[in-house]
Amino acid sequence: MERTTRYSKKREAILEAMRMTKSHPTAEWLYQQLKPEHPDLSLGTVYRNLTLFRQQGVIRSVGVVDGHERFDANTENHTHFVCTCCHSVIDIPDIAAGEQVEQQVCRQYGFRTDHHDLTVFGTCDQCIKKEVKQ
Amino acid sequence: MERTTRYSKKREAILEAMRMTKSHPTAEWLYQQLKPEHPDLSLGTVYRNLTLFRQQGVIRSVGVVDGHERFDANTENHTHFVCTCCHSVIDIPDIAAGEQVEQQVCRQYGFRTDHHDLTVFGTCDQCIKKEVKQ
DNA sequence: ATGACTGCAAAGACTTTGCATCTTT
DNA sequence: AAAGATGCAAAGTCTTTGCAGTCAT
Repeated sequence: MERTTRYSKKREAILEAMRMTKSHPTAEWLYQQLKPEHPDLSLGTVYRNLTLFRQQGVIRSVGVVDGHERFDANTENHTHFVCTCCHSVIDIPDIAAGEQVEQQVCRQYGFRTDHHDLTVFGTCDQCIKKEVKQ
Repeated sequence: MERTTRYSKKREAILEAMRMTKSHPTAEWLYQQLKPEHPDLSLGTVYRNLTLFRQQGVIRSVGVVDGHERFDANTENHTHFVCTCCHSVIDIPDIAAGEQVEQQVCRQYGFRTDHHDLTVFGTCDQCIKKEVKQ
């Protein structure tokens, strides 16, 4: 028997918050963000809904940065920059890995591909500025 | 004052095990692997040395897969395939993101880049076979 | 002898989960 | 009324850390 999904105000709010931000939030960030409007929200609910959204393919995990899982409501293949200093995750829309990558993996290895992530690590402009000030 | 590094038999063994395998191991895997030869090894030592190796740039983290951080002794930029079914991490040596990616991020965004990761997610051939058997 | 390295176990940190209650259909 | 969703808090996992003893230099 298939499990059905019902409407919930909190779920809607969590997804909306995901779609409003470009910060690639953590569960904790969403929780803090929504708390004023939903004082009785619990962190467990945020986690449960993020898991649901990911299973539905509505959001995607960008990976774990500094111990916190980061999520993205933009599920199209695009590149991220991760600042290893302040741990911000920034979209790099102009640069892509190329669509042929997945096809090539299919052909050469016989794997079934789902998606791919290109992530560039380094130091963002703001953190570079801070270095100079010290 | 700079902290100096001394020789240690366990450390050598951990690094050797890292370099011997292509499995992109977890700390736990290394611990289990080395336990027969080093019965008094502790998991904490494995974690401490992995952290040291990463700081030294001798190894690199491939990211967290299914809750476990995966490490790679090959620190050159190369592509990985992650099976979302069995969680194996497989090198894809023939396919690369292209070296110009980092340069482009530097120029367009003013970020300082360190390295980049291209990861393809999907189902590996062995897991595809298992699906058929069911 | 000094300071680094380790084992052990406790502590930390993020995430998941059980259960009673509330909400949606 | 039935079944999903939530709050709360406890439990679970992976990882880090404090401390005393051991080892390298």
